[in-house]
Amino acid sequence: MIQSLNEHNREDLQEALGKGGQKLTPQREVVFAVLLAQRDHPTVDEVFNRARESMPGLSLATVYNCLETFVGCGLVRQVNHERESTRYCPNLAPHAHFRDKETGQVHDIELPPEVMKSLRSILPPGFDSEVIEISFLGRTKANDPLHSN
Amino acid sequence: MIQSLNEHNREDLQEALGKGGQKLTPQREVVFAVLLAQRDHPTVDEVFNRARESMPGLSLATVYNCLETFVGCGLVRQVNHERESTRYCPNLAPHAHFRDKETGQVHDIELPPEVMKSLRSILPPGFDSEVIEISFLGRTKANDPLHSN
DNA sequence: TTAAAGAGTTAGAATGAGTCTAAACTGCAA
DNA sequence: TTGCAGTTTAGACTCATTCTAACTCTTTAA
Repeated sequence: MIQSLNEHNREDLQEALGKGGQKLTPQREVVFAVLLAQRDHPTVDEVFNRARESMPGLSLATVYNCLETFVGCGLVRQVNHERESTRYCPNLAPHAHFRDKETGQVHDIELPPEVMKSLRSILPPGFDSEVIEISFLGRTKANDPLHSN
Repeated sequence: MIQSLNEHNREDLQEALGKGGQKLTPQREVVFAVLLAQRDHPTVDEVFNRARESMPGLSLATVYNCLETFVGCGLVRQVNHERESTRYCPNLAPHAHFRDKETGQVHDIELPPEVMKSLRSILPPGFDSEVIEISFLGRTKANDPLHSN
């Protein structure tokens, strides 16, 4: 069982929430701690189960609410693959997602600025994009622990 | 009302279905014709409603079945944006999708081979990708009719 | 020409992720 | 201390999709 934030992370959370006009609550703290503790792109259900270990009364609706709030404040990203359950990711650096066909695991893939640039360059004039989502589907041969997040 | 394929398209459909061990049926023909007639990335429901104009007895389940068959035979691609209804696209050339935040419309964006290559190059060793999905979210300023598919 | 088999279609029931609602709770401010 | 705005909660609800079982159609085999 994990589930308490160090000062640094708590301050970050509080600040980001504040900017979005939201408050730091015990539930939000626990949910955020869950996301930071295990960066494996959990589903809402997975977050719920992990968070309940340290806060048994927590409700599923609250987990949905917390995650939505975090997305609104730019603290986490939603990750969708086809129509599977939405997953959540606290990695704010620009990155793509690689989904292992066999294990279902999702891995972050760093996105160098020049690749972002070449992607933006394919948009015809008049197309103005705020968000670019890139996802790979395939297999990972070596189960390289360095890239298992 | 649209809904009959010219010889050429019917032959293509029949051939692709055959390769996947599937047959050409009247329902599949109508559903495929709907996809070709209006390349606006319709949802299953939209396909269903359009197809029923020429085949009133058609059932929703069949539309789901047909589209699944087409995807299996490589005839159409599924397009997912967040958790909205899946949309279908008969454009087989490599392309990304641009979703207009305001209208919800989906536009195809051509993907030059060098961009595909630079994307593949960001995968660390051991990551082997079969499918890459790229989607932009944003606004289209000029409603340029050349790019409205 | 019938019979059996196999594929495809159909309507409606079931599933399940996500959203909504209304009541209860919390913390701060008058 | 009362009020109230924001938050949490349980459970009902929605709706895209999947499942099921019956039915139809076509093909093959006797």
